[in-house]
Amino acid sequence: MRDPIINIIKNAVIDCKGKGLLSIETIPPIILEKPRREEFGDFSTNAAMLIAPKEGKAPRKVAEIILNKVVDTTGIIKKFEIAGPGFINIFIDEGHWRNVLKEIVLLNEKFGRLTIGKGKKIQVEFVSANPTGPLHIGHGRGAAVGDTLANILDAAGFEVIREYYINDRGRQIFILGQSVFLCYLRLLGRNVAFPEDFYKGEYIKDIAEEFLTKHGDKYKNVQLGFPECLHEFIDFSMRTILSWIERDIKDFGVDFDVWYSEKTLFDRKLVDKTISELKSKGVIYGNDGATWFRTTGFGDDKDRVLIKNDGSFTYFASDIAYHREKIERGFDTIIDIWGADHHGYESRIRAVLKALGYDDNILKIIFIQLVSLLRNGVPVPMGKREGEFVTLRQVIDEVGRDACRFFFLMRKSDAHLEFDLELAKKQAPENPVFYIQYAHARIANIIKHAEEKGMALPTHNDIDLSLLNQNEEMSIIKTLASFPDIIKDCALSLEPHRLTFYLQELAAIFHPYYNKNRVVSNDIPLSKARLFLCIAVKTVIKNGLSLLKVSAPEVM
RNA sequence: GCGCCUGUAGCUCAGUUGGACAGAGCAACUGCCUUCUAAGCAGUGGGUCAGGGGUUCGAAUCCCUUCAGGCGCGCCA
Repeated sequence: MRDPIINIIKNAVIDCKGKGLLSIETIPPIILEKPRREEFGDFSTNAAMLIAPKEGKAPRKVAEIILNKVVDTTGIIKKFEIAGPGFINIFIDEGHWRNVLKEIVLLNEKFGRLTIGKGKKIQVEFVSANPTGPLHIGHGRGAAVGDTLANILDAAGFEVIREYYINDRGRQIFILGQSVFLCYLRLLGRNVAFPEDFYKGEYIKDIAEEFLTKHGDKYKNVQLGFPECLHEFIDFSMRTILSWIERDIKDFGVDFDVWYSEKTLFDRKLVDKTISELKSKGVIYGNDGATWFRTTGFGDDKDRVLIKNDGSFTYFASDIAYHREKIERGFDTIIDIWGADHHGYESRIRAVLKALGYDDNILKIIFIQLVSLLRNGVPVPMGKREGEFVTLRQVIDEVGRDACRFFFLMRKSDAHLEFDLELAKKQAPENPVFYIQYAHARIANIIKHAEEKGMALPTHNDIDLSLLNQNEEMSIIKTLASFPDIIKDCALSLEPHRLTFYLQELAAIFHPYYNKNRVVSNDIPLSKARLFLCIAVKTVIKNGLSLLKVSAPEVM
């Protein structure tokens, strides 16, 4: 609906220019916005105010000149008004608004699907937690944001790949294997010391016990240090943890297209290849026995090590190969979702892309701020000691997947999030998940009631939508009609949280409407019209929730 | 010290990318069920948009600066 209106305004301006009524050289982009207040119409534009200074005329006068030449080619505009300092307010014909309901019911689950991303490939890489421990709630937030964003981009027409990067080699994995190994020996009664930087969580013991069950005590008397069997421990531990991660991810409703192994980058010599490519560009140098990448030449604070002086590679070395791979795979946009504590990493990754000759705008990074859990208004302690953190699993088990996903999306991702466990569990309207789902279930019940009374469900030809003439009804219709715009905004700004706000708003106008008006009554035509409205509301709630992967119950 | 993020109602946060008198949900008070789900609704109070300066016809939004909080500044991830 927006674009045709923009064109009408634009054509009027062009016409004015052609007739010498306006002398501007270039026409500013015409921006339509939805005014905050209803009396200002359905859309408004500040075009006249932008043009006015260049014309040396008053904005309202310019608006008048433009409106004199405006031709409504769509036939959906009721009137134009000049208001305030020079806004042009646009009022859409109500009949046209009502027809949106037919579109919604007709398109059903496809309402809200767009084509703006058509032909473009986007990769969203998220979670990517090291397989050295179970997923915690911070990962959960990243998963909710990444997966929902991917769903939204998909709805917007992009081809989306969801990817998890597994750090399945390197020092941390090695320490994991060592930790389990030592724990195994302890279980067998050997008195071994645990170094400071080893993993100590309860889960290490779980893995060690599992190892013991499967493989017995055959390594009971091996030498400490780096015995042959260590590789077996490393492999076993990592596989075990990965299986937990996969299970938690799946139960959280996320389905990755690709699990990308860091190790394969080395197996395929891509790390070496990337480094030699950089070398050929003259941005690599040796110092103190290490190999450095001159990232400062590309906006970073300091240069970074790729190969340590003990010959081992830093994670940064594989990251550059990985990001090079991402681009080589032909994505138009790559989105990395990182914990906010990694923000210092951004400039060095951008440096890589620039050094390799790519436009680093292709990379978008979303930072996920910390989550603090509250129970009865009191923060749940976590992260104090090693191994003492709240896992994603615990939260899913306690509050359920629906509330968990929704709550992670109630704030924009780079803001701290307070997650109230009691609120998330509450089956009451102050819980926004409940409130939205309840609107859906309520409508399902109305439909059921209508059917029980023998009322045939309304169809497109069998309905008089002009009976929906109350303010509340128009405002519901307009909110429903804006759903595709919300999807577009979320997709372009990469901010999925806007969807949760939208759904709360929709539920918040439906409930009062329900309370005030009877849908199914003896007035059959009116009942059908209202039922039709309700079906449209139900459809949009369901479509919105499904992007969040939150269920839309028929009965509550 | 340098860099990034944050600062909006008592609390938790939105704010359409610079627009029209600053919004919502909690919490607090006051009301509403012989009707399709009261698991709901209606009403009331509540603000120096951290402070100061600047740009602009117009600023919570952009620039500078001060203050407060968080994070980062490793041949860790």
